[in-house]
Parts: sequence; C-alpha cells; structure tokens
Amino acid sequence: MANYRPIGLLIMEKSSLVNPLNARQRILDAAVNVLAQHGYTGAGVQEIVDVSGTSKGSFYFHFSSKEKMVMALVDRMSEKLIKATLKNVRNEPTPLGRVVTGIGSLLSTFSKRRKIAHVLLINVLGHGKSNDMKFLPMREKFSTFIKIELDNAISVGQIEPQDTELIAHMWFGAIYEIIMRWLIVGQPNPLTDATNTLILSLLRSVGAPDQYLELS
Amino acid sequence: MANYRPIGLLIMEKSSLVNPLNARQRILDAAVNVLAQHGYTGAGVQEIVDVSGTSKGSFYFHFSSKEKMVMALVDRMSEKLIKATLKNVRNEPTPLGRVVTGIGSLLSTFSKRRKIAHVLLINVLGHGKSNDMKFLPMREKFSTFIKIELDNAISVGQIEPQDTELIAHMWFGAIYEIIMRWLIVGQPNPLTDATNTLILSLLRSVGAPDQYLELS
Amino acid sequence: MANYRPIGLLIMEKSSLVNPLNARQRILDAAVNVLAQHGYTGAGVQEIVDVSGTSKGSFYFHFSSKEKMVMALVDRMSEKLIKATLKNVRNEPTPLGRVVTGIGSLLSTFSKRRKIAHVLLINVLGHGKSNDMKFLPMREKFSTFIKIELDNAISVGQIEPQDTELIAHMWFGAIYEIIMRWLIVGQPNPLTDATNTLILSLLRSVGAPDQYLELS
Amino acid sequence: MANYRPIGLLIMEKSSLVNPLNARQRILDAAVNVLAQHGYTGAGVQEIVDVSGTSKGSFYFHFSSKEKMVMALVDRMSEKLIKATLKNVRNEPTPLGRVVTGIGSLLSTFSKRRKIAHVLLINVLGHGKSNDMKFLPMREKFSTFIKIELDNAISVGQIEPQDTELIAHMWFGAIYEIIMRWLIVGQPNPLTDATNTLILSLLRSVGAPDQYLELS
DNA sequence: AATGAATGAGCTTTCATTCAT
DNA sequence: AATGAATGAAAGCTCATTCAT
Repeated sequence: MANYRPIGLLIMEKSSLVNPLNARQRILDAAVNVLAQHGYTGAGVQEIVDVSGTSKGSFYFHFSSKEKMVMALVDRMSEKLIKATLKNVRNEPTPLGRVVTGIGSLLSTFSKRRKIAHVLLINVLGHGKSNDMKFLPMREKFSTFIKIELDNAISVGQIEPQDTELIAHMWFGAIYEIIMRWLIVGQPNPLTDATNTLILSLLRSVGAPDQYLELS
Repeated sequence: MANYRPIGLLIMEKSSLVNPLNARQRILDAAVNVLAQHGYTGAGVQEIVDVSGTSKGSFYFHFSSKEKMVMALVDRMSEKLIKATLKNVRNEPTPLGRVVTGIGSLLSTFSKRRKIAHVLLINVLGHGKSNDMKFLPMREKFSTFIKIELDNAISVGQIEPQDTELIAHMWFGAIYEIIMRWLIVGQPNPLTDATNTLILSLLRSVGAPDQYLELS
Repeated sequence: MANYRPIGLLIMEKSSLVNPLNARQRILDAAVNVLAQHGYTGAGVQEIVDVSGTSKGSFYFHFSSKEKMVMALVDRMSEKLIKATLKNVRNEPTPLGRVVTGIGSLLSTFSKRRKIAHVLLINVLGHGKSNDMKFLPMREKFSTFIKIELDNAISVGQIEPQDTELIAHMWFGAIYEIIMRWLIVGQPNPLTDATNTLILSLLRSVGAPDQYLELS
Repeated sequence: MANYRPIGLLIMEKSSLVNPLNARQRILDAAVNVLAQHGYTGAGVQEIVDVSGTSKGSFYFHFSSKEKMVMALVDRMSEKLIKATLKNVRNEPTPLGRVVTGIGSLLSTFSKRRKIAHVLLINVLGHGKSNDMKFLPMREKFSTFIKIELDNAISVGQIEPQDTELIAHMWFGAIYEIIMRWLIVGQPNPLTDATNTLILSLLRSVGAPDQYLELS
C-alpha cells in the first residue's frame, strides 16, 4: 500500500475506498515507478506488489510472468504515446510539418512524464539473457512514422530523394540520445529547450529548403 | 578451461607454462565474449571464469566485484577505441575532415569487431539496479571529440556558430542508432554501407558548405 | 466450463438448466480425470474446477479441502468397486470360487476403466506430507475379502490351515503389482491376459487341490 | 547441523571437526531421513540442507536439481541393496535356493533399515507431475533377479515351465506389499516374522517340489 | 596468486485456501 | 449455492561473493 496515491479519492463511493482501482491497474502503475527507479532486472515482483498494495498471487493472477507484465506495460505506454503524437500531428498540412510537430510533441510529452521515458527508453534494454528488441515497440513505430513522412516529403517535393530508412533511424537515434541525456544527466532542463536546435538540425540534415526552416 | 587454447605454448618461458597470459588478461578476454553473448545480467561470473580457464578465486583476486570488472573492461576497450580513432584522424587538416574520418573509423572498427560493439553499446545499458552512465565512457568521450571538432570548425569558419554540445550528442545518437540496428537487426550489411549517407546527412545538419560536401 | 457437455439438456427440469448435475458430482467426475492424468500433487484445484465447469468457491463449499475431496472420491470409487466385485461373486458356491471370481472381476473392471485404476492405485500413494494409508481403503477392503474367503476355504476343507492374513496381503500385493505394471509399462495388454496365470499361481500358493486348479 | 551425528568423532583430526564428511555425503544422509519422514513432495530442499548442516548453494553445487539428487540417492541405495543381496546369495547351489536366500536377505536388511525401505518403496512413487518409474530401479532389478533364477530353476528341472516374467512381478508385488504393511501399520513386528510363510507360499505358487519345501 | 566448495539472500513462480459479492 | 479475484507462505533454484586451503 506504501506509496500508492489514488486521485479523486473524495468523490469515490464507500466500497471503493479500499481498492480504488482494480489490481491489474494498480500493479501497472506501481511497475512504472519501480521500473523507472531500478530497471528491469532490479525491479523485483515483491517490490512491485508492495508498492501497488497488492500481492504476488494477484500479480500472477493478472499476468502470466514478470516479462509479460512489462511487455503489456510497454505496449500500453508506447501505444498511448504514439496515438497522442499522431493526434497532435493530424492538422499539419505538410509532411515535414507533421514530423516536426511529432518530434515536438514527443519531447513535450516525455518532458512532463520522466518516468515513462525511463521505462520506455532505458530500463528494458539489454535486460536479462536476451538482447532482442521485444521491449522496444516505440523505437520501430516512431522510426516508421518518420520514414513515412520523409517519403511523403519527397513525393510532394519538399526534399530531394534520399535513403529515408537510414535517415529515419538516424533521426530517431539523435532524438533518443537527447532524451537519454536529459534522463541521465538532467540536461537540458527542461528537455524542451532542445526542441528548436534539434528540429533545425534534423531538417537541415535532409536538405529542407531554407524557407521551410525559417517558418518552423 | 573448456575452450581456451594458448598458442605457441612450447616456446614460452617456464613461469608461463601454466598460464601463458596473466589471469587478469584472460578474464577480461573471456568477459568480452560472454558479455557480447549474454549481456551484463546474463553473464555469470562462473561462465566467465570457465571460459577464461581461471577460477572464481582468481577473479575476485583481480577484481573486487563483477561490476568493477566490467567497468575496467569497458574502460580499456573504449580507451583503445578512442585512441585508434584519434590516431586515424591525426593527419586530417580540417576540423570537419577529422570528424568525418573519425566517424568512418568508428564504423569500420565496429564493423570488424562486432563483439566489442555489443559490449560497449548494448549489454551494459540498463543493467541491474543502477541507471547511471558508469558503463558508458565511450559515449562521453566520442561526443566530446565531436564537440571539440565542431567548435574548431566554427573557429576556422567551416560552419556557422551553433549549439555544438547538443549537436554533438545528436550526432552520437544518430551513429549509435545505426550501429545498434546493425547489431540487432543485421542491417545494413556491412555496416560500412551506411557511412556515406550518415556522414553526408550529419554534415548537412550543421550547414557544412556544399563544396565540402562534394569533396568528402 | 471448457469441455463439459451435458446431454439431454432440453428435457431437464427448470432448476437443472444451469447445472444439469449438481456441482459436487461434477467436481468428483472431473477430479477422476485430472487425478488420473496428473497425480495428487500435480492435480491443481484450479484445473479440477475448470474441467468440472464450476468454481473454486463451489469447490470449497462442497469440500473442506483438496485432501478431503480426494478422500471422498477414493471412498466412493473403492466402495463401488468392492460392491460390484461382491455382487459378481455372490453366486459362487465355494470360497475359493468366490476369490477367483472376485479377482477376475477386479482385473476385468480395471481393464475397462484405466483412469479409475490410476487414481485408486497410483496417484494417491506417497503424496505430500503424509505417509499413512488414508487414501487406500480399497487395499484394506480387498485384502479383507480375500482373507475371509481363505478362512472359509479352510473351514470347508478346501485348503489347509495357514496364516490367511499374511497370505491375503501377499495376494493383494501380487495383483496390485500386475495392475501397476499394466498402468505404467502397458503390459500385459489387455490386462486380462494375466488373469489365468495369476489365479493359478495364487491358488497353488495356498496349496489348493489339483482338482480345483483344473476346474478353474 | 541439527541432528547430524558423525561417527568416530574422537579419532578425527582437528580440521575435520567442523565438516566431518563432505557436503555431498551429508546431504544424501540427511535426505534419507527427510524423505522417509515427509515423502518426495513434502521434503523441501531447505529442510534437507538444514538437517544436513549445509546450505542451498551447496546443495545445488553438488546436485543439479532436487529430482536428480533423489535419483542419485535411490540409485545408490538400490545398488547397495542389490549388491548385498547378490553377495548373500552367491554360495547357494540351486536357483530356488538363491531366490529364497535373496528374499530372506532383503527382508532382513529392510527390517534393520526402516528408513531406507521407506525411501526406496514409498516416498518416491507417484510424486509430482510424472507417473513414470524413474525412481524405482530396485523394482526392476529385483524382479529381474527373481525371473532369472526362476528360469534357471526351470532349466535344471526344479520347477515346471511357466510364465516367469509375470510370476516374478507377482512375487515382487507380494513381497513389496508385506514390507509396505510393516512400514505403514507396523505388522508383522519384526518384519522377518513373515519370512517363512512368505517364502513357503511363493515356492508353492510355482509348484516347487515338496522335498524342496521341507528343506527350506 | 590461485582454487573451488560453500554461503545465503534473493529471485520468479505456484497453489490451496479465503472472502466480499 | 456460487463466483473468481485476492492472498501469502512456500517452493525450487540462481549467483555474486567469501574463505580455508
């Protein structure tokens, strides 16, 4: 029960006082915190259930294993993140406009939710015995989003033809690294201070026209 | 003792008959292989000493902990790597020429030494209970190298003044991501296929003059 | 609810629509199958209620513990078995005739109901923390039946006086072992192939007269 | 360390006082006691190492799993038992003489070592999720010994030809049951009181000649 | 310097049982 | 009567570290 703080406690009905949210949700919520603090290996099931105010039995009733639970968590978080990003991007008329807005949205979201960034980007990489990317759906999704818009930008003549796949990964890597540094060494603070330089540089890297650079 | 096979055993001096290399070295050598295969958490001290042909006692005689041993290994490897890179770069007359050569050298080295890339870039991230950068000296060293040369490029007028610290990290991130994909997904194969696009894009991102871009 | 399929659902009375058999019965039926397949320790309450189409709550409403449930099951099964055996034996005029028929009946029944044999003879032996005979009422009942008829055989002069208690247990052990081998090794197949040799040997072991041996 | 009692303590050297026997041996010794008391499932690794005065780490250093440890124990015990039995039997000139002596030897040994009988005959049957005979090497070995000597008895004309395989299993079952009853209900006491009746009955069951019966 | 048996806290996972509904 | 989410003690097993030799 330790440090679990339900929101809107006052307006809940009597029977909900003990278990304001269902156990599954509370476990996932607790897991974000514990994973952000200790990483995949360091996050013990015991600590997660202690923080969530549930029990090991409940944990394994709702999830078939610790790994599956983290996968569910990462999936949920990255899906939300991508959805929110795509929503913000919807009204932009041009491909480059959409990438730029998308990147800004990503930085802004992470800036507000440090722990989520931690879990999605750091803790679950290279855990345990496997080195695959099963915990990194966001990596693929965001890179693909960038690639598609760069391809569109080529189609509509915003930029010249080039290897968009490789460049999309470079862009993702550049963004990722900036977020990582913010997570680990705390700079820049706030993270969003990096937005302008980051976007300007990325646009230049694909030879976006000066006029576009000025507008952004 | 399993698969450790000293060469040229017969011509070694008496004291070396049992242990042709000193134990410390053999442990570090074995650790590269085991870490590359299983990651930090997955690499057991037992397996490392088995592969090295030494013993647990020897391991803890030479290193105070598994963590310290990996730090020593990563330090040694990243130092060698940076030294080799800087050496290749020495004869380049211009700052941008030096970064370009440095990046090419890095990709070329990793391309030939996959295991080293694994250990330096993947396995030691997000391991265990700590989330700091103690295992990533290369990150800092290579980013600093980039920053210094970008600053030099500004001084000599190759590029306009800009936030070189942030951009150096972006560059590192972009390079890192390309190497990571190569390690995990296997593309591009060989890794060095990415060199030209990568360098061209990076140079463009800092507004390097067209004439320089053509020359490279 | 998985694979439970009531037959003749449509003609059942109203109160039976949901649960064509009462839950207690369905749990016992499911338990036979699960115990035969996985043994006492391996048979989880969860699996039993899944197969029975009931619930944990129902299970513990009808039985105070898993152990008690298995005892009830074994009691029911062994009682039925003994009753069926005694019924088959009723018309035999001589004591030895009755034992012989009883043994034949037992082998024949088990041969047709492998699962019951499994539960009654194997799964409940040496389980968990207890080593007593609480799960083996059949052992006692069948041995007693043998002993009584051997005593009768002595009374009527079919065989010489001897330690019928010990011999009854020997007979039971011999029969039990043959059934066990059939269950585990699958031989003889069918089990009833063993009947003649088994009975002949047992009769000889108490010195039954040749004339009787020939008749049987 | 609990109830471990080394023998011959007084003549041991100083350094042996703490660990009079090696850990592997002490674990096996402790396991006999714990298995005899609680059965396979009920015997926890923790309890075994507590009783043995060792540790879980030591347990898993010497045995790769609890199952393997019990297999090693059962193998060792049954091998010793069979060896001792065969040795006692060596001087008997006739096949039937050898079986009779062997059975007597078995009963006599078990009579003196109740716990070994428990482990070999009861505790490891039907454990866990498997129903195979991996823990019952003695069953096979002793049955085979009986079969071979019965075959020999037929060869030398001591008994008539008959299904020795089936009969060997019957004999084993009869003997097993008598020992089981002694283990569980404590009768007959001592176990060896059963020897004469048991052997006489078994010999009769294969039609051994009266003269032989008298001699035994 | 080197050995490897020994340690024990820690891990993930299971499961008979309980209880609010 | 019935449900099934919740419980928590206990299970088998791992592994970095220690230490007598």
